[in-house]
Amino acid sequence: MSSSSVKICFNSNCKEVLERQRKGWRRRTGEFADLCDRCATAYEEGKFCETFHLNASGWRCCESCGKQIHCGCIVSFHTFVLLDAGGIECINCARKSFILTPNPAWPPPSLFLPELPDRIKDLSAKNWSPIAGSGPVPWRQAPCLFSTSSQSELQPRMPFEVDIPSGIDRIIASERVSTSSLEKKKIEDLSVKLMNGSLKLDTLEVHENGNSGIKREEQPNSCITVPQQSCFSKNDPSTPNIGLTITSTPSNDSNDQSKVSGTNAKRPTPPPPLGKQFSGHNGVDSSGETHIRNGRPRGDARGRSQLLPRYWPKITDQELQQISGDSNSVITPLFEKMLSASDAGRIGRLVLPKKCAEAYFPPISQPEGLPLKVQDSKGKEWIFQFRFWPNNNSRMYVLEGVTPCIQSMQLQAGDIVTFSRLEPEGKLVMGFRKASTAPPSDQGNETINTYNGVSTHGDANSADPASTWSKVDKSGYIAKEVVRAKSSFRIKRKNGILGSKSKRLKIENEDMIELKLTWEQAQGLLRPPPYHVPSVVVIEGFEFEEYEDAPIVGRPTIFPTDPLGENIQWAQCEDCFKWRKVPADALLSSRWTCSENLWDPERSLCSVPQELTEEQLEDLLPTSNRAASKKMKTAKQDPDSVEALEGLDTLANLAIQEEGEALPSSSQATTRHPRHRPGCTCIVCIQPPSGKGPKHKQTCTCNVCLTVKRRFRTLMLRREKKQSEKEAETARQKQQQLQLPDDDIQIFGDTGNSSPNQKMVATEDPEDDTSRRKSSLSPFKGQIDLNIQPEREEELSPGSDSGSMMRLIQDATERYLRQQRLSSSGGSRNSTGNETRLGVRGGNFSNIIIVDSGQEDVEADHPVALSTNPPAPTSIADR
DNA sequence: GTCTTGCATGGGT
DNA sequence: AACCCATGCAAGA
Repeated sequence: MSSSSVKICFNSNCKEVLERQRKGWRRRTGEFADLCDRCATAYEEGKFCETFHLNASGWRCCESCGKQIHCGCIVSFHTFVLLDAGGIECINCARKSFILTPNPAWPPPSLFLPELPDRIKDLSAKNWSPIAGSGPVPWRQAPCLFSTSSQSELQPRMPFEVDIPSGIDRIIASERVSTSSLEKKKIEDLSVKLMNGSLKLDTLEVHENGNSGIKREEQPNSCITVPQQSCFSKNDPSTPNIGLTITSTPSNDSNDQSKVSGTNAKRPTPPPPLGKQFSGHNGVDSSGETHIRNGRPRGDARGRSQLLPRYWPKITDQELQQISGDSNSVITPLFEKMLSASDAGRIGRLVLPKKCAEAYFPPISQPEGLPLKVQDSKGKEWIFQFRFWPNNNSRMYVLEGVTPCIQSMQLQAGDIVTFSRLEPEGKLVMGFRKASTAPPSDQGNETINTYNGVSTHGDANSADPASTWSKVDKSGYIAKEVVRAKSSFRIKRKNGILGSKSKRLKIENEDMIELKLTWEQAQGLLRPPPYHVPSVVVIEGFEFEEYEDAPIVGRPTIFPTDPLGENIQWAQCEDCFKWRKVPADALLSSRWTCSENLWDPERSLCSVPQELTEEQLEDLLPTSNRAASKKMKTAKQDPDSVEALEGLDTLANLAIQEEGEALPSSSQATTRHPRHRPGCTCIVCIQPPSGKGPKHKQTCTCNVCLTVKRRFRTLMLRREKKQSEKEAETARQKQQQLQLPDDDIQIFGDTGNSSPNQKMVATEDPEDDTSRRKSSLSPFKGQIDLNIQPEREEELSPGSDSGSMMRLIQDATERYLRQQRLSSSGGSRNSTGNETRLGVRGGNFSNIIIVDSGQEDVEADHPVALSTNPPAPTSIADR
């Protein structure tokens, strides 16, 4: 939304151009819907739905006061609660009856967008607000899914007694457990259990700050077939079945949602039990211990939440459809688990993730557990024994007797079983996903989805069988394991392929491809987030561009300068591998294709020949890419390869193939700072990686050298100007005191005639002394040695490479700053040590730090054409 | 001897 | 350091 220059009201029924935008409801992205005055007013007055959704479906009456509430709409989502017995109650009535918790917020944007744990954390930690709901319905309103699954591991399962207060069987936990840990987790427990289907929420107290106390009763059920009233039952035509028909949500919401999930074949990673979100939904406490006890308000339950991401259901629409069959039942994905060797083995025991078991399965208090009826995707019913073993003061939950089912599904280690709940029946449904078709799962690996928000296929919901990213390894490479899980998991009793999440998930050599993507390559893929204007922060007087959002992954492209000096960009189509010319500032997705070539419609089809000849391409392409291009061609003929060569995978795999080949030469793409836009010509972007690239002479006028010089001059000039402005008077006073001669510009380190500050620096800073010696040793004394590598004294000057230039500048700057600090701490009245000024001199440049103890006029002091470059914000990398 | 069961162990998070 | 959980393994059937 922030991209367009002209903003329109977010309300799809309005679309008025925003002269003044006001915040509306919070969207899934975390942003607020920008509304026009009229809509915002309506929203703030709680009349938004009345105004704009009057004719929409979903209006229901509060069971208590009869007030009409628009349900299933994000705008009013938090103004009502869903009642256990069906129906809804407005928030006011709910408050009166102690059901104060509004419906859960939507999962945080992080679940749908590349996101950061912080945001999750942040969101989950936020207190509830009736209007704080964010974003449209992801796929269904399944409050339980948004709940946490945390539950005290120590709490024993309790027997329950039955109570029948309102026609619904109710069981009150007969045993109260009250430990601090239980207290701490109660809300999250509740939220989890709310979705279990066996608990009826009776009363729930939630304080304004989100702390909650709950009185509730629960009902033990030996099989998870407790009829439960779905909050969006198919029997309630007024309520959209958001689960499978997300497009039926009110228009206002669909805007956003369609962007995120509406068009995805794969569902977004379903919201894990995040945050302590719970509602009056007819959820269930699976254990019945924690929260309800004594009906007292419970403490803050906003602690950690969380099913591990690897258990988040990553079920697809198709899978859901398959599970639900022709029925209109709503499928609530609960969790999934990759089968371990043990799980898939003959023992017939499927270890259940503890939190999942406690959250979604009926409570069991005895190790013997309960028989659990589970329906498979074909509709066949299985009965497993759901039980646990005491284990380290905890429990280990298992489903026993799964062998027939596993076999019937022809599952093996590495495959994924999914557990969902069919509503309104409340049936447990067990689905599966073969490893060969499974979307990236965190089980055993971190997927890129959660790593940097961009899937290897450019689609967070992509079903790549096993593309996984691991962390950057010691060698500075990002290693990627492409798990060719297909039929490759072998069950071994010992040293099995599937061990624990990472180490035990060993993969046969032929099944594993290790990606080595150099850091430079990775950097090259990063782009500033589109439409984001960097904020400029000033650190120690230097301005830096800062982007709030993480860089995104863009398509690797080439940034040559055409003969006319114009910056252009060559991008390669993901599909046909042809290179297309696009504007230098074009931001391309990692899966950019010809069809997206908006700049050259004539070449927006893969069938259109490439503009570049092979020869031109050869010249253009960095060595590595060149080879990559060749590989591409090869890959084209290899369907299997092509399959793997998508987006980042492409580069990644190429990098693999490149292994052993020469590192990029001087012609390679430059190191591009992630904060910088394509085409950026800053020193970082144009400079080859350290140690690479050509040597530079003092007279070199290459881009890099010029930029280095210019940057340095600019840096120093600006600093000087700033200082001189601030401290002119002080400096003048000091000058008078010291009665320094006019030509007091001193070579740094020349202690013979220096100011006290100079002496201080010269004598107290060994590093500076070293630097000084370096300078004097350098054959390019008096000039910046563009090849200097400050960190390598013995390799001073001419021989060192251009990669040191950045360091040189950094070094010089640091030295300068250090000098200033010392100056100020050395008794100067000037807190910033601004009497000390740095200048440059010489025909070209000087690495000799010149100290000016008193001149105000920088230009006069340094007639040597200090750059007058516009003081554009200096990128942090420009130092 | 084989299978089942229940718990213990220990690597990983 | 605590917890989770995959797996080992001993005891019993």
